[in-house]
Order: sequence, then C-alpha cells, then structure tokens
Amino acid sequence: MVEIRLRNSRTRRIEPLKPTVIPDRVGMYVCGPTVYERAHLGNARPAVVFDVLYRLLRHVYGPQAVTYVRNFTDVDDKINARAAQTGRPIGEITDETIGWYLDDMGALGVLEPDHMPRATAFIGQMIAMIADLIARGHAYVADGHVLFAVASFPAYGQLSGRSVDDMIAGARVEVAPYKHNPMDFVLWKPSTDDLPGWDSPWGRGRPGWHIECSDMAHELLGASFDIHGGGNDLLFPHHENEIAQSCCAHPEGQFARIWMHNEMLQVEGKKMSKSLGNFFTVRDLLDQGVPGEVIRFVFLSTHYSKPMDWTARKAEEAERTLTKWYRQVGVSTAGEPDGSVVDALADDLNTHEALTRCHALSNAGDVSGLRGSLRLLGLLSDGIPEWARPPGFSDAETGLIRDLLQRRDKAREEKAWQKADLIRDGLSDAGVIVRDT
RNA sequence: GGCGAGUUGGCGGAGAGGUUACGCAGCGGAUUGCAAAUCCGUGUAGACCGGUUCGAUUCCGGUACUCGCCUCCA
Repeated sequence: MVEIRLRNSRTRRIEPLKPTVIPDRVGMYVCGPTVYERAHLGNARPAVVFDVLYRLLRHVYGPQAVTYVRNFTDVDDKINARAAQTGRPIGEITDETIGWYLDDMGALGVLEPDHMPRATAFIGQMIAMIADLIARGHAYVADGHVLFAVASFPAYGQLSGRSVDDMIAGARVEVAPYKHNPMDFVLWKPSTDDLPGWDSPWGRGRPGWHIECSDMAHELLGASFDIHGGGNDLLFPHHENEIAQSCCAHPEGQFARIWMHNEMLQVEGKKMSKSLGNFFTVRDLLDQGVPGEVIRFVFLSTHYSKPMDWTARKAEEAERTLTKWYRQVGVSTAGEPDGSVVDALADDLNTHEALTRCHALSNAGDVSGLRGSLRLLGLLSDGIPEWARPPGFSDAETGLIRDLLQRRDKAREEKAWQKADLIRDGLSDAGVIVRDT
C-alpha cells in the first residue's frame, strides 16, 4: 500500500499517515462554510484541496474505508444579520445557500463528503457537551454565557505555537468583563427573542462557533480520528479552541492526529476576504465562462501550503492545457492512475508535481494512464465539454459538415486548391476549423 | 509586539548539494499546396550578505521586502 505522508501543522513535520483508530480506516473532518451567501473563490480552495486528499485516500484505502465529514455552520451571527437585513427567514437563507454551495463545488469537481452535518441538527448534543465541560471544571457560567476556561487546559496554545501570555499581550479587542481570563471563549451565548435560540440549562440561547465543530466531529468520527483540515486562518482561534474543548470533554481520545491547513488564496497579491470587499464568487467566474474544471486546475497548480494568486492568465493557460489533453485523450477509457501521480499526491499532496507527471504521460502518449491519473485528480470528465471540443463536431450539422469535408478532400485530390480552400473558408465562417492531419 | 508562510528565468511553478525540471510564451527547424495542428531543437534563473563544502539556487545564520494570523473570515 502506498504510504501517504502529510505535513502536520501541530508538529510542523511531515508524518506518515497511519490510521490507528481503526486499522486501515480513515476519518477526516474539514471545517465547512458558514452559509449566508455564495461561496467566494477563496472558500473553494480548502474544498478542492481536501477533495483531492479524499480522492487519494479512497484510492489508497478503498472508498468504503474513508469517512469524510464537512459541516455546514447554519447558526451564526452573520446569518442572523443577513436575515435581519433581507427580512427573509433564516432557514430559507441557509437552505438556499447550502444548495448554491453544493452546486458551485460540484462544478469544481468536488465530491460530496460522506457526511455534511448541519450545526442546528446537533444542538442537543452540543448542550450535553457544554454541560459536561462545566461538570469537569473546564467551563463556567457568567452573565448568561457559558465560557471555556483556558487556564484549565495547560496545552492551550500548542497548535498555534502561542503562549496565553503572548495572546493577552497582543490582544486588540476589548475583553468582556465577565471573563475570568481574557482568552476564555464562548461556548453558549444568550439569544434575544428575535434571534434563533434553543432552551438550555443556562437559558434560551445558541452555541458558540467553536463548539459546533468539536461536537459534530465527535458525533460522526469519535473521540480520536486521523485528519482535521481547514484554512490556515482558522488555526487560531478556531482550531485551538476545538482542541481544548474536545480534549477536555473527551479525555479518552486525542481528537485529530494530523492537522492540515491550506494557505490563503489571493487576488492581486491581497488576501481575498469579505472584509476587504475584493472577493468574487465561484458563480461569478462560472458565469463569465470560466469552466469549473479550469478553476480546479489552477488550484492544483500550486501546493496547498503556499499562497496562491488568482490571475486570468493562469486560467487561460489551464484551459489550454486541459483542451490539449481532452483532444489527446478523446473518448478513450480511463486506465489506472499512473504510479508517479499517486506517489506525488502521497507526498503531502504535491498536486503540482502530479500535474507535471501528467504532462510526462501526455508526452509519452500514455492516453489511458493520463486519463486515469486525471480522474484521480478530479479532472477530465467523460466526453469532451463544449469549450474543449474541436469546433463543429458537436451537433446536428455533422452530416452537412462531413459532406462538405468529403467534397473538399475530393477537390484536394484533384488539386483543385481554389475549390478546396473555398469550402474550408466557408466552413471556417460557420465556425468549423479544418485541420489536415 | 508575538506566531507563521513566501522571495527562482518573459510568465506560472517544482525537485534535487554537483548532471535538461516541467508547462506557457519566444526563437530556429521539420512537415504542409496554403493555413492550422503536430514534431524536433534552443536562450534567458533562483532577493541580499555571510558561513559550511572540492562545489549551494539547494544546508546553516543574518538582512531586506511581500503576504497571512493574533478580531468574524477558508
């Protein structure tokens, strides 16, 4: 079996993936979107990165041996704000946004995870987990809130490599007066009547963001699992807090063994973010005619651990390469992925190296290996999409075109060049490019 | 201030202490009635300053600059 090696952000080293919770079964949790608006391009990077890992895991361990969980955060202040702003019911907004998200990610060739839990379906379990944290002395009630006591977990800060003292010194936000320690964070907060809320031992309220992921991961993957992924902007505080909550509530487990973080996507050298307002959505690009597959190719051309600048030029180059491969591969069937491509992916998801290997397969004329390898990467769908198709060989005009080509061939045999070129020019005007092979 | 990532040829972007990365574009050629496509060949590198070494773009130290996180954010 191919050994998969991954960079663990927790230890900052490349480590072999050795599923030990259940031998040869792999569990992976990735933080999914907060569903209040269409996914912007940056949101798509982790979805694609961990989709490649998911496909690799399924290839190596077998599809039934992998459990991939990616949540939907459907209770959140941003969602509440959107509802207040539009006057629409919250459920309508989250349902609609989830539909958009699945459509848009599907267009990028992202497979649906095995589980896509919605936070609101786990409120009861979250309340139980919070109560448990209080009982174990890791959380306290203050001013209608339940807060996690950072001081009760000595390993706090280990993932992000910060000390609690540094965090306090560097804090730029005003600390709520009811916190015992400035770094304590909310597990449960009270809701007013106009906000979504659930009854709890601490009054009507809603869960904090961090507890949602901790709980859903535990419900679906257990107290220990193999891989936890997400964008590196989530490393602190979100993932740090997840570790604290999960390890304190479930000391029998170790939570995630390997943590993986993708670097940010940038546009014109700047991080794409909602607050900077320089973002555009996946749907915007698709509507502009950029095929989802092209977007995926561009993502794969940069290692997940490096910042990636989105440029139109990269998209053009990707489309050219994909078109070339589509035409080379045609309708031939896929073989097994080439070992060199699998090895590249197993080496900490080196997608750029994998694409380089695909170029080599293309140059070597290994059509079935190329197709099989690209399939593993989530590229090259069956058939040839419109944008990659040699123009003119698509539809009802085929018969007429064939007839004209036959006439042209005959003219060429007779060396009636003028007539031949006339037919070619005519076809060209109709959008049919003629190539002599 | 603390933590982290990056800096490679015209562009994108890797691996490896010493031999061509690769792709795109460019240039030269082959093929072709022409065009397109295809094929072959080819130039331009590794922020800066030190150190280790027979030899560093590759290892070590430092400097500069860029970006991110520390606050909702993938």
